[in-house]
Amino acid sequence: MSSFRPVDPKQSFPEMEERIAAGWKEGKVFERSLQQREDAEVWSFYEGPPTANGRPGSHHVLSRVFKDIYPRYQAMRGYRVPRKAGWDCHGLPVELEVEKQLGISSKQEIEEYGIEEFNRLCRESVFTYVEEWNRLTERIGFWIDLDDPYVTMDSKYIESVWWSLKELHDSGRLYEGHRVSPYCPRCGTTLSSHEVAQGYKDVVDPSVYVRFRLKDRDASLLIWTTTPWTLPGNYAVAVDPEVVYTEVDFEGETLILAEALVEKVLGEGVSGGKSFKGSELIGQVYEEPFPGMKENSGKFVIISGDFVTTDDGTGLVHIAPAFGEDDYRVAISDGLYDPTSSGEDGTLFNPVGLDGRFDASVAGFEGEFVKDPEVTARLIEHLKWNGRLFRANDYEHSYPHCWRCGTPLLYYAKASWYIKTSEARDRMLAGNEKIGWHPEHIKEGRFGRWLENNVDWALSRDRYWGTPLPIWGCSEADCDESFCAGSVADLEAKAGSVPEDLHRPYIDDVTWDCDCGKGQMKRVVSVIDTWYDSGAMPFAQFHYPFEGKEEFEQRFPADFICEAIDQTRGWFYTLLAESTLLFDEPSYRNCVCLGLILDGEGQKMSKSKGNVVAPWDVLDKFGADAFRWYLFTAQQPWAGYRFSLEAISEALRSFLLTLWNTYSFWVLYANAEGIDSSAAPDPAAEPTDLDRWAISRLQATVEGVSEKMDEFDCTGAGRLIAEYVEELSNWYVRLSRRRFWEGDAAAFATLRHCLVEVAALLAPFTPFIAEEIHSNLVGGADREFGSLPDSVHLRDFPAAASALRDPVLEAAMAATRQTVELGRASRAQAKAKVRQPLARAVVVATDAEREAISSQTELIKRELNVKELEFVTDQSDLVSYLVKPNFRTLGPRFGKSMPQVAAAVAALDPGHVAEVVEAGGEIGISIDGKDHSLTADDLLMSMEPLEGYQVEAESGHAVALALELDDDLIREGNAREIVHAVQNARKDAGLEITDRIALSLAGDQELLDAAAAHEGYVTGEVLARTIELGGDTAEAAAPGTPETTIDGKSLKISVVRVD
RNA sequence: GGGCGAUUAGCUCAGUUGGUUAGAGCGCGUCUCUGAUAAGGACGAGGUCCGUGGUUCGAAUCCACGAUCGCCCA
Repeated sequence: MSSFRPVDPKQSFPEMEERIAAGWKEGKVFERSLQQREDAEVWSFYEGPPTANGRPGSHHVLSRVFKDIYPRYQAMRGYRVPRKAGWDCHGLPVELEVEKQLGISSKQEIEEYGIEEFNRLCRESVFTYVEEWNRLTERIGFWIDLDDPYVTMDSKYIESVWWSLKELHDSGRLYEGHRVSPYCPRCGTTLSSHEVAQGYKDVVDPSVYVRFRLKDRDASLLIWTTTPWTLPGNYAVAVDPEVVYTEVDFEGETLILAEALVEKVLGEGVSGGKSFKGSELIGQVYEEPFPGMKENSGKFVIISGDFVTTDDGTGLVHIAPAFGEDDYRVAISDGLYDPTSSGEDGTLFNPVGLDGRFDASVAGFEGEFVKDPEVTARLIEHLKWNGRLFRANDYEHSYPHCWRCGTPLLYYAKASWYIKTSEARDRMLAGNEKIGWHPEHIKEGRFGRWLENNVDWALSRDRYWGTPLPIWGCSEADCDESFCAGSVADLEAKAGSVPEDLHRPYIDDVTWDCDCGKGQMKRVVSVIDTWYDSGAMPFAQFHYPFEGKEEFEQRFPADFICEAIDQTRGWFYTLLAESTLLFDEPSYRNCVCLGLILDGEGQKMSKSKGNVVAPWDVLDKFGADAFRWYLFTAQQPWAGYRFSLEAISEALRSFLLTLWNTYSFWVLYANAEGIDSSAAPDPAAEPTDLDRWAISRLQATVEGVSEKMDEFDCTGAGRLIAEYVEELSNWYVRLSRRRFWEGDAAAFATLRHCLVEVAALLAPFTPFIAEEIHSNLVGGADREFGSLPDSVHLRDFPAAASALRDPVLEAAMAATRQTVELGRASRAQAKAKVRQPLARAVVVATDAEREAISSQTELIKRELNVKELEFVTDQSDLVSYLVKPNFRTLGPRFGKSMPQVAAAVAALDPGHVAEVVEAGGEIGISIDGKDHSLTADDLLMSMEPLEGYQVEAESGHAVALALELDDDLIREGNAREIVHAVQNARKDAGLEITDRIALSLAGDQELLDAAAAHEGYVTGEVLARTIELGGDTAEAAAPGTPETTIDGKSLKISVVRVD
C-alpha cells in the first residue's frame, strides 16, 4: 500500500522544473526516448544552426521551444525523431566581433595583425557563449543532442561543402563573374548594406548632361550623370520601351530625351518635336561617349532597361556595367557581357583599378583618383573640349561614404564566384509547391515571389573567416588551368600534403606547379558566403558522401524545420537552392515561420531602448512551462508577440495554476482516503453521468489536439487543452467535491485518469508539469510504475477512444451548464443567496433542450439549491414563442427573395408554428405567388419569458425562480448558514480538513431550532462528533468565543478538536 | 520605390465555406460563493470590426482604393 506525494499548492515551478530536469538527465530519459523508437520510422527534424558568439535572447527561446514541441509530439506518436544540434561558425558577424575586440576595423589592419591569429580568435569567439546556450537549452526543456552537434567549421563539414561545390563546378553551375557592390578604394573592402547605411553624407557632386551622338544621323542622346568618372566605362544607353521620347531642335542642334522631361531639362516653354516610343530607339548605335580612350568596350548601343524612370535625368540612362548593379545585370541580360563565356564577351571592361584610380586605357588620366574634385573638373573640361558636354551644374545629394575612413564609396564590379541558381528557378518553384508552409501565405507570397525573381547566387566573399572556396588557378595570366577540390584526398593528390585545418591562411599555402610549366597553381583567395554552410547541413552534418550515407538518406528531406520569418531569404532559401541543385528535391516538407518578439508596447526589443526581457528573468520567476505555454498559445507564432512579464504571469495563473490546483485537490483527498497508488481501479465503481461526461470530453479533446498538432497548429491544440482543463476544474471538480469527501471510487478513478491523460497531452507543451503530475498519479510516492513507462515522455500520445464519446451527453451537459448559469443570474437579480433553498425553479426550453436538461435534474437542483425543477410546457403563461428564419439554409434557396421570406416568417403565428413543427409538419409560405414549404430546419424556434417573472433568458432559453419561502425553507437556509459559519470557525481555529470536532452552539433560538431540525446535516458537514445546542455552553466550552451574526441573529460557535 | 503581412472592447486575442444580437480572458465597477484554488460565479460599463467605395437578399469575413504599423528587399 503506497500513497501519493503530497502536493504543495504554493509550489515554486522554477524549483520543481530544475529538479525534474536533473531527474531526466540522471535517468537518461531523452536517450531512452530515442532508443525505444530505434526501429521505428524516422520523422526528420533539421536544426537551423545558431551562432554562439552572442547571448541567447527571448527570441531564441521562441524558436527553440517550437523546435521542441513538434519533435516531442511525433516521438510520442511512435516515430523515431533524431535531434542533432548544430552550430553556425563562420561569417562576417564573427569577424566584426573580433575586430571590435581588437579595436581594428579594416581588412588592411586584419592582414597586418595576421590572418592566422585573427582566425584563431574567430574560432574562439564562435563559442564564447556556448555554455550559456547549452544551459538555456536544457532549462527550457529543449530536447536535442548537444553532445554530438554538427559544427560548420569542422574540417569534415568543410569537406562535404567542398564536395557539393565540386558537383556544381563540374557541371558548369559554379562560375566566375563580377559583383557590383559598394566599395571603399582606400580600405580595399566591400561594405555590407548595414555599413553603407551608417555612412551617408550630404555632398555636392557635379550634375552633368552629356551628348551621346547618334552614328547614323545628326542628333544626340542627352544623358545625365552625377558620376562623370564612370563615362569611360560606358557600354550602352538604356531606355524604357514604353516611355515617349522626343527629338527637340534646341539652339541649333537636335537632342533626344523623354518628352515628359523636356521642360525640366531644357527650360520652360521649350516643346518637343517628333515623338516616338522608346522601343524605336532600341538597337541604334552612338559614337564613343568619352573620346580618346586607348581601348574600350566598343558597344555603344541603345537597349531596354526596366529601371529607367522619368522622375529625374533625361529618361536615357548611361550604362557602365562595372559601376552599377542595374548596369551589370542589364548588360548580362542583353548579351553585352556573358560572365560564363571565355570569348571577348566574357571580359568585363573596367578602366578603374582596385585603388580607385584610372588605368592606362583612359589616356591622360592614368593613375588619377576618380573621385578627386580636381580630376572631376578635368574630366568635365575634357568632355567640353570634345563637344560632348551639354551642361554642368552642382548637385547636392546624399552619397555613401566609408564609415571608417570617410572616402566616398564606389559602386564597383569585383571578381566574384556565382552559383547558377537562376537555371534551377523553375525546379525550385516546383519544389516549393510541395512544402507545407505555416502560415500558408509564405508559399505563394514572400517566398514564392522571391523565387520567381531569382538571380544567380553570389557565393564568394573576400574575407578571412569562412569555408575557403576550393578553387585553384594558374598564376600565369595566359594560362586557363583551374582546379576545384571536391575532397581533401583530391587536393592531396595534386599538392602532396594538406593542412589539418582547412581554413585560411593554411589552405592558401597549398600550391603546386601548373602543368603549363610556367605558373603555379594558387587558391582563389575568397571564402564562401556563410549561408552556403548552413544550407549544406542536410548532407554536411553527416560528412556525406564520405560517411553517413545511410543517415543522410534516412533523414532527407526533413519533415519539419522551424525558424524566424526573416529566414525566407536566408536558410529557407539556401536549403532549397542547394538541395534542388544537388538532389533535385526540396530538403524540407514542412516549415513553421516565427514572428518577432516585441515588448509590451509593440516596440522592437533592443539594448539601446532597454526594453529587452531577458529569458532568465522569465525562467527564474515563472518557469519554463509558463514561458513555453505563453509562446505556444498566446497567438499564432508568425503573428509576432507583444511580450512582457505580465503576459507570462497570466499564462501561469489562468492555465498552469488551474491545472495544478485540480491535481493538488485530487492528491489531497486521495491521500486522505487512503487510495493505494498501485492498486487497480475498483471495477465495482459505477460511473455517474458526470464521470462519463468528463471521459467523453477527454476523447473529444484528444481527437482535436491530435488533429491540430498534425497540422502544426499547437496554438489551436493548446487552447483545446486549456478549455478542457477549465471544464474539468470548474465543472467536474466543483460538482463532484462531495463525492471526493465521501471517497467515491468512480470519482477518484475518473479524475485520476483525466489528469494523467491531460499530462500526456501536455507533455510536448509543458514537459515539466506534465512529468510531475504523471509521475505522482501513475507512480505514487514510491515511483512504482509497474509495466508503465516511468516518464510521461516515454509513453505514447493519447489516442481517442470513440466508444467513450457520448455526444448526446455532451450536448445535455452544455444545456445543463447554461441552465445553471441562467439560474444563478436569476438568483443574483433577485438577491436570493444560493444558501437559501428555494421551492422550485422553472426552466423554459424547447422540447429538445428539455429532454437534455431533465436528464440532469438532480445536478441542477443541487447547483441552484432548489427543491423542484419544473419545465414550462407550451401554452404556458410564462413564455411566448419566437420564430426566426434560418438564413443559413434559406439563403441559398431563396437568394434575392430573402427579405420577403423573412417578412413572411415574421408574419407567422409562432404558437401555431411551434405546434406544427413539433408534430413534424411543414409550414407553407407564399412568395411572389408561389408556394414554398419550410421544414423544422428552416425555422429557428425559441421561447421568451413574458414580463412579470424573475427570469433570466438567453437565446430562447430561460430559468425562473419561485421566490416565496415557507418556514421549512427558512430553517434549512439557516442550517446552511450555520454550517458556513462553523466552517469558517474551523478554518480560524487552524484545523485540518479531516479533523473531527465537538461543536457547541449558543445564541438566537431560531438559529438553534434550525440546527436542531437539521442536526444530521450540520454535524455531517462540519465533521462534528458531538453537538450541543443552547444555553451558555458555547461560552462555557470556549470562553471569549466571538459572536457571529446571521441575518441579524447572533450565534456563538465553539469548535474543539477531538480524536 | 517594390513585395508580403497585420489592423476587431482600455489591454491580449478568438471569430468556421459570407447568414442577420461580433465573443473570450485580463483589467475596471457592483454583488456573490468558497474547507482544492494565487481561484469560481452573476451583473454592469466598454465596439463607426482602420477608412472609403463596390459585389451580395445579406459583409468583421469577398473585391478595389487609401491610411497606419511591421517584416523583407531596393
